[in-house]
Amino acid sequence: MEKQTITIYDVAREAKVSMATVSRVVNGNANVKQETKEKVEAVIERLGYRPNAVARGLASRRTTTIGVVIPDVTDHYFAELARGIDDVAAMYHYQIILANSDESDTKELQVLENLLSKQVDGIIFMGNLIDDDIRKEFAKADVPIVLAGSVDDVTAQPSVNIDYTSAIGEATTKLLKNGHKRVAFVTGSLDHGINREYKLKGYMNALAVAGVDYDESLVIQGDYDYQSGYQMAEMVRDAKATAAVVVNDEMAAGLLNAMTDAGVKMPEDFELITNNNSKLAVMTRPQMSSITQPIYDLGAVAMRMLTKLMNREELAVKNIILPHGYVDRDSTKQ
Amino acid sequence: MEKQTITIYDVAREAKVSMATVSRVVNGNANVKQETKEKVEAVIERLGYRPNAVARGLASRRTTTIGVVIPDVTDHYFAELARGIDDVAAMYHYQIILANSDESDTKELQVLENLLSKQVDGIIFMGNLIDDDIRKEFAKADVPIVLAGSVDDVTAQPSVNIDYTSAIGEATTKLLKNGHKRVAFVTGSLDHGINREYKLKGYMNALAVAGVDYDESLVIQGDYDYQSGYQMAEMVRDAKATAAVVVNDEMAAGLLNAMTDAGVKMPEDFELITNNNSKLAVMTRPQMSSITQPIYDLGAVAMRMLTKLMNREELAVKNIILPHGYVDRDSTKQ
DNA sequence: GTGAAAGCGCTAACAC
DNA sequence: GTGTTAGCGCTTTCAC
Repeated sequence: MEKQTITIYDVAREAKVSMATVSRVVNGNANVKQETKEKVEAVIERLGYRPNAVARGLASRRTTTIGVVIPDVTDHYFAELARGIDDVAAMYHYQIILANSDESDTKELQVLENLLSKQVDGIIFMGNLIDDDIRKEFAKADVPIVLAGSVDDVTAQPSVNIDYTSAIGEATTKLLKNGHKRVAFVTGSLDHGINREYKLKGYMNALAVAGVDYDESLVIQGDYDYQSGYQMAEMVRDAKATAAVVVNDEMAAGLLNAMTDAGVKMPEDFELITNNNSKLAVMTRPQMSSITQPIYDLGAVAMRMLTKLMNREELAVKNIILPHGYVDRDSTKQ
Repeated sequence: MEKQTITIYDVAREAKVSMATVSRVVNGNANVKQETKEKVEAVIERLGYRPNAVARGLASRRTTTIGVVIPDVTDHYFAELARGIDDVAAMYHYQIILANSDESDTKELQVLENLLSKQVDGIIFMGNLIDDDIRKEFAKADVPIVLAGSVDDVTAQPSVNIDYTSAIGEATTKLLKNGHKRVAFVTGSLDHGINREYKLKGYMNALAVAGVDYDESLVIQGDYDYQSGYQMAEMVRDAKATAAVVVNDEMAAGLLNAMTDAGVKMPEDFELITNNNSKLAVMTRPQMSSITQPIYDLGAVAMRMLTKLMNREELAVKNIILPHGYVDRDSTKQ
């Protein structure tokens, strides 16, 4: 079932014009007489002609495609970010190549290489860990790259984030004010810059302000998933924590369930604040109090930023910080 | 910061060989002397040459890229399916363009058009509703297309699914056997063939076998999300149902929470079985009994099937049915 | 307003 | 084992 592919040349011949004219019509170039335009469009319709994006990309050196590197599609935080990106991309008529990096360094590099070889016009990068290999790849790229929900202090890559330090700090402070002396900080790996340089600092700042000593045993590192959160409950209890700030909703749900399964009453005996306010936060019982992040907007704004960069427009602000908030639910008192 | 792009021609000149030889080295063609090969590789390394996939695609008419149409990345069922696809694709050195269709017909069509114009070598399509417009697009495509977790009786498109009818039937039967006379069937829109032609039939079959009359008011249609499930609780209670089979975990979680929030005891006063056994099923309290589906495998097998099709291999079975199961948890008795 | 022709960077015969 | 040479299907000067 080999279909013969119909090309711009076929259209030109049938419409008795040149390829150049067909190209102009297809690309909405104004310099075509209305009459010619209609004639060409009729032939396109009749023949079922569909421009070959690959040839177009080669000739014009623009693919109207952008690459999106995502650590894991099944992670709701990043999936939501991706939706924001996708919607704005569609608005600007860009298509998206969503590439899973598996949170693995080698895969991330490879995926970036692939994207670049595909001649994408720009890249949005999401990832918890940005190391020198990746930075090198960023530097080699000849297209704009923006980070979404991801930080890197070394390269001053354009980025869109919230103020993680303040957000975590405020949550910690709330718990401290509620009288807790031992507040656990349940985080992803501290190898990840976003945890080490931002979130942990927020936690430590809050302790310092409250005059509470920092105790390393209260900082518990996990894997960002439910299972991991469930298992960490034991460590949280061993550390004699009476409250916790958790950086991710799945881990928080795991911790919460493990606690209540063990007979701990929330919020009476244990208080918890999570970080992403994804729909998971309202699915647990008790529902989880949470820092609120404009996750979808993080993606949308990053994509908008990228369109500007691709048009060589100047950026007013290179590292955008979107506002965050807090919502009280049933895993905290009052 | 315009980088000069370095091409195969530059490599050839520097290595004092022809473009053809460089091409052979890059593509791992055996017909190159070891010595030449090493020389060329050294130059590639030194110059930082990266083959242009667009040019390659145009010249060879193969892009080693496949398109994946997904209704919604933030839907966990499809995200998990996508992971299965992605992993197998990586194994066979195919890259993936993940395209969101938003469950909207127009977007689905447009997305298919885009993918085809990008000259993808194959497509995996996921979607709840396959109508004539889409079938027309399938027919026009000159590359293989396989359906994953999606059905269409009209075209006999290759596909990978489970036996939805039996799965829902078994779940319904279990509830009936537990003594329930009024079992609700909570589903997505019956406009979606997969619900109307498969799942609903399973429900009805089970009723027939048990000699229970079909009551339309017990079939309740929702939106596949938590919110929708939560709201449907009222209709479920109005219909005087004492148990429910739900086609999707998010809706099930919503229904479950709405019930328990209203003081209904589960499983004593109400029993529930959900359909996807995603991680959500163990996050709720009580945990949900569920039909089990090999979701990841559905994707993996579909991708494997596509690789065969792309190699023009014969398929032993065109419409693959993977086995399903059932797991008892706390939303059902015993 | 329209056409001719030169590439874009690569692969794939085909020749040697 | 290696080089030569046509294209792949389109955009884009540059003429007219």
